[in-house]
Amino acid sequence: MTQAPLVTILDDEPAIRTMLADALEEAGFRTMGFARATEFEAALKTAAPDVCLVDLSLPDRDGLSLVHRLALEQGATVIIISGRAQVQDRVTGLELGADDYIIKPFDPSEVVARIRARLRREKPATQTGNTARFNGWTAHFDSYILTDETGAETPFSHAEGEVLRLFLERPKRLISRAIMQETLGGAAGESFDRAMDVRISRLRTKLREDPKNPRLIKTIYGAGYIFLGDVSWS
Amino acid sequence: MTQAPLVTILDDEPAIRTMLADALEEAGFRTMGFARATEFEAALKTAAPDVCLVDLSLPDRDGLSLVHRLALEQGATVIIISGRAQVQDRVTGLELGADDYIIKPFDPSEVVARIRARLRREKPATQTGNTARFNGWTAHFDSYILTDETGAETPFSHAEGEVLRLFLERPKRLISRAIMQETLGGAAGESFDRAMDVRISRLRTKLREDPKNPRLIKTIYGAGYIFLGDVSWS
DNA sequence: TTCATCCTGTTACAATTCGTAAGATTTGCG
DNA sequence: CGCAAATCTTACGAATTGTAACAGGATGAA
Repeated sequence: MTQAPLVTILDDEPAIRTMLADALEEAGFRTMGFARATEFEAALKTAAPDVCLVDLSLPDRDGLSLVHRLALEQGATVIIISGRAQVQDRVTGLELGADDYIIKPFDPSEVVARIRARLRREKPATQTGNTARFNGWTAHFDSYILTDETGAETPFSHAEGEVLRLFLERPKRLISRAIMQETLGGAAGESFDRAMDVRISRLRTKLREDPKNPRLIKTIYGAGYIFLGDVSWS
Repeated sequence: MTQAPLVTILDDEPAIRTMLADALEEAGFRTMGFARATEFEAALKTAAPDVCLVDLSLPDRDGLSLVHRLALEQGATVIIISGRAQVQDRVTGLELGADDYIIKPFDPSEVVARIRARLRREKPATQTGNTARFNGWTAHFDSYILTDETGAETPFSHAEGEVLRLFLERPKRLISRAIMQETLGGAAGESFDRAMDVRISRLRTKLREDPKNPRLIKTIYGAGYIFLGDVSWS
């Protein structure tokens, strides 16, 4: 999967195929659509999809047996999309090897989210992006290392990384202390405020902030913090 | 996971906990139930659940931030069970790291089926090969030999191999001490912690890690370890 | 058997992390 | 300018982790 992940769509309704293809391509996936199981199976000989969306009610084949084969032989990630809403349908679909079961009518954005959730597991490495660049710095969240523009390395601890990640995920926006406390797992302890201060102080030191004039982590008195810096994840 | 998979249930309604526990235990899982996030987090220090069921509306904590931390830091399989049925809720839940999102009211048998679908994926991660290459090293698990890029050989023991294999099977993911202890057959002895430390220390020496700045085996204080390195099995 | 060697857990102590306490400093507002 | 609240910094200590040294046990050769 060096390029964008490939998602195949097998559904006999053209409207659904286009709806899914549009949403998926906007989300950065490649797509291939099929109306019949036979066409789909033919394509499988040359293409290797990362995810297969399969409608159960196909004109030329029982969808369930296809799912079974796909999951069993290809080891592919299979998501059933079906109008059959009974619990029993879902259970048997999942037991036959499907990874997920989405009921019609569905929202395309949920389909995208569920596909992403599967691929995240598939590629444990860095699907979501574990490296962020900002203002000459590079933060490697998988190796817990902060790199200078000169290449000099500074390790950062887990607690510091939590704070840094929070900032880098919400740059140039105010982050209230309440949100911070929640994200950092502070168990409603009043004195956790001080712990947060200390974390930020230590992070500032590693980022070589001038205490008199912090350029990256600004304090908003009475409100929270704001991280200035042009962040790009990869 | 030598024994039955462990599923944790975090929900403040006792009726739901029992319903799920009954269905799951009948299906052959071990279960642990919690009403509060704090109790659950405390249990995480000693137990290593294979799947975590989390209700979003918790009395003592916002469930979403908990899900985020679980998925991000523990690398755990997380399934949200929630009454919030809006598409947007589901999408954000999945994007924050949840593997699945089940809406109340639900049927226990579907929960079981969805959990099985997740675990089916987990298992095959165990590669069949017994030789792994990573960052210039080659580990031969059948001959208990570690080979350098220059071809120099270093033997490793059985205990060291267990740790190394655990790392190589889950690269770039956090491995909690609880999981390690379970995998390495540690009999819950408190002092087994030290034994694990020693195993890792010896492994680090053989991998010629710089004690001050380990590249491959990183320690996450209070959480566990993470193995960096691009692994390919054969 | 006897001895040497290796493996591995245990112990003891050093090093690191991180929250807490306490005092210093800054900010907002009269 | 003065005061109170908020925030920063430093120091300390509890908890966690690293590692050297030791000891018991297994293995295998003489």
